[in-house]
Amino acid sequence: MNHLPSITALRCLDASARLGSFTLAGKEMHLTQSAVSHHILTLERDLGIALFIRRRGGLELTPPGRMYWEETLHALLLLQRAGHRVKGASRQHSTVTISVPPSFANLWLMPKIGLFVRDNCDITLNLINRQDSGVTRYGEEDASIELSEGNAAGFVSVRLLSLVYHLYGSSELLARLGVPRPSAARGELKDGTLIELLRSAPLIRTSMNDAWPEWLRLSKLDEFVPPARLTDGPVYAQASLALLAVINGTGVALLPRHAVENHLHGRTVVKLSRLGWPATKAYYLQWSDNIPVTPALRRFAEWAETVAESEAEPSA
Amino acid sequence: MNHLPSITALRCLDASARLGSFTLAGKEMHLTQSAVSHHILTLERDLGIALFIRRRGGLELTPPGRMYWEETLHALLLLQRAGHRVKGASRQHSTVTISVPPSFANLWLMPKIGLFVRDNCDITLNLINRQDSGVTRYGEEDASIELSEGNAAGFVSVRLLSLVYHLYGSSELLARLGVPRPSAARGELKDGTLIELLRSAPLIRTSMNDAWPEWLRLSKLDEFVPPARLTDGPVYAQASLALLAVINGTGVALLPRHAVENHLHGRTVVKLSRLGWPATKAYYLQWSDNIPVTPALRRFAEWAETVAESEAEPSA
DNA sequence: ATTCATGCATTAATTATATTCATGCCTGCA
DNA sequence: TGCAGGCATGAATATAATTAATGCATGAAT
Repeated sequence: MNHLPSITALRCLDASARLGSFTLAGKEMHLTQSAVSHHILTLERDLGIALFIRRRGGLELTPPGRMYWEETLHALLLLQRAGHRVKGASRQHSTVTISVPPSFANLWLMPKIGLFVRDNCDITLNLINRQDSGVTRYGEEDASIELSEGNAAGFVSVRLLSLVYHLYGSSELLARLGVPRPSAARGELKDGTLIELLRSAPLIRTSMNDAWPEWLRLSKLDEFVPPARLTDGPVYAQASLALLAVINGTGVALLPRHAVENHLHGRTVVKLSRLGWPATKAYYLQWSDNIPVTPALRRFAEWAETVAESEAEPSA
Repeated sequence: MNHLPSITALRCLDASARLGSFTLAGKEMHLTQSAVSHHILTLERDLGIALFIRRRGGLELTPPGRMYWEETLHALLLLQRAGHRVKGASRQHSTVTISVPPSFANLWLMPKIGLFVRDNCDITLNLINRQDSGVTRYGEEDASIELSEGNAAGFVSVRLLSLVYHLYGSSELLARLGVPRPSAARGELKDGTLIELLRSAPLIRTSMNDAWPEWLRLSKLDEFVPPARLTDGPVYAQASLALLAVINGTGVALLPRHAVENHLHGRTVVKLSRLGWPATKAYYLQWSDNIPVTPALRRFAEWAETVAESEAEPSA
């Protein structure tokens, strides 16, 4: 029984294997890439085998590495379950129901929710998809996630995601208009070409949060853009639809970062200006404050807040 | 997956549960009682339950404590197995055969061997019982444990247990002879009663290592005991038989500590004098040095040496 | 070709954690 | 009583984990 690996090292292994990157694993565990690297290297040294093959653009598990990962993960889950059992003797199985706008669910919540489910196997999580435009009716849900200004009277609010709108366009569109694609380094077009673009390309709007007037004023470009352009052109009900329009080269749009994140690396979508408009609205998890908070909701809220905070750091 | 217990804490739990004592658990793990106590207390604090009921003369697992112990132990064994699998891909299953005197096996080796088997599940350990008086013939065994002076030419020797002979008798015998039992604190009889005892009670001898002459000389009592007494009386081939004779009140005997250890706490057997005779012979693990050492033997020898060292400390 | 950005490795420095030391407290026992 | 054995406690210390500051390699962009 001597010389068993440390729990932290095994959690690093799990995170690295799942995320394919020490850097990301470190972020998930609130550690630095260096710490994860150390842990994996000591594991590899102790075991006498290589767990990962380091490749450009991602790690790959070696066959024995994968085997070791699977078996140790099993053990970790066992430990976790053992802990839950003794603690949960009192804490009975419970349910929490959250109503979520589909766009937020797709782009923010779903990629992260797996860990919550895994770490809280005594909670049944019930997500209700709700149209962004829908009216909030507190019915079956314990809480809802909404795009609002927060601090609504009679509600408790936890901010999950602040929105900063940037200007995005597709590579294809730029090529069609003969505009040189901005370098990843500079991250924006020259002022002249930017103005020209705003006069020629359709300005895609979203119905629930039209960022154009504010953004133009902030970037001191409003005088160059005829007001009529802000009322013409397509309008989409959801950010995800606007994104599709951008990808298809329909025009340029102002979108929050999380909506385009997945498409930035592939360079199908490009940021056209460094200037962002921080919206007053943000996504909040909120619930009525005259109904007692269930333990399950409290745990979900605490988890969501933690995740939100840890995600906000890198941008700071 | 947050806040999993540390591996060390779980090993402390296992050892404490098995041995029923933080002190003994500490010894097994080469830690102090304090460290074990700290670990168990943190576990209990984190889990929010009591794992043990502290009683005089031993710990007792609470029902949830037992459940948690069993489940986490399962996880630990899984981790261990995972480690062995990846390492053991190269290291094939192997066998080591050791010939052992029964007395040593019963009193020293068997109580400790369980941990070796558990921690080296890729080794098949083959123990051969050999009469103490038997001649060592290197046949099927890889190594043998013998009572010798060590450093035999042509052999590699690892000292496992030094012998110090003390005088023991049974409470019953003392009562029969009207001698007051020595207090556990003093641990010896007064000189006068001791001499009287040595003149009246049979002096039990062992055939393979008669300690009487040396012990009497060392304790300066030889002049009080008629030489004839050293040749009369029963002789036993093994320490364990001599011990039985002592327990039955047949007489008093000089025995090494490990032979009587199990009976000291129950006070059926009592140490009668502080003076001990350190025998020149000791139990050695030894093997011929002109045959290459198999990896399995090397691991057994290292384990045995470690255990022997850790056991020797308390007496230092 | 050169420069930059990204991701992992490495070493020393720092911080956190584990462990011990020196106690105290309790209980059974002579 | 006084002693011995066993656990708890809190401060001191040793050990291990983590970071910070780099370096090195590899693609991508200019």
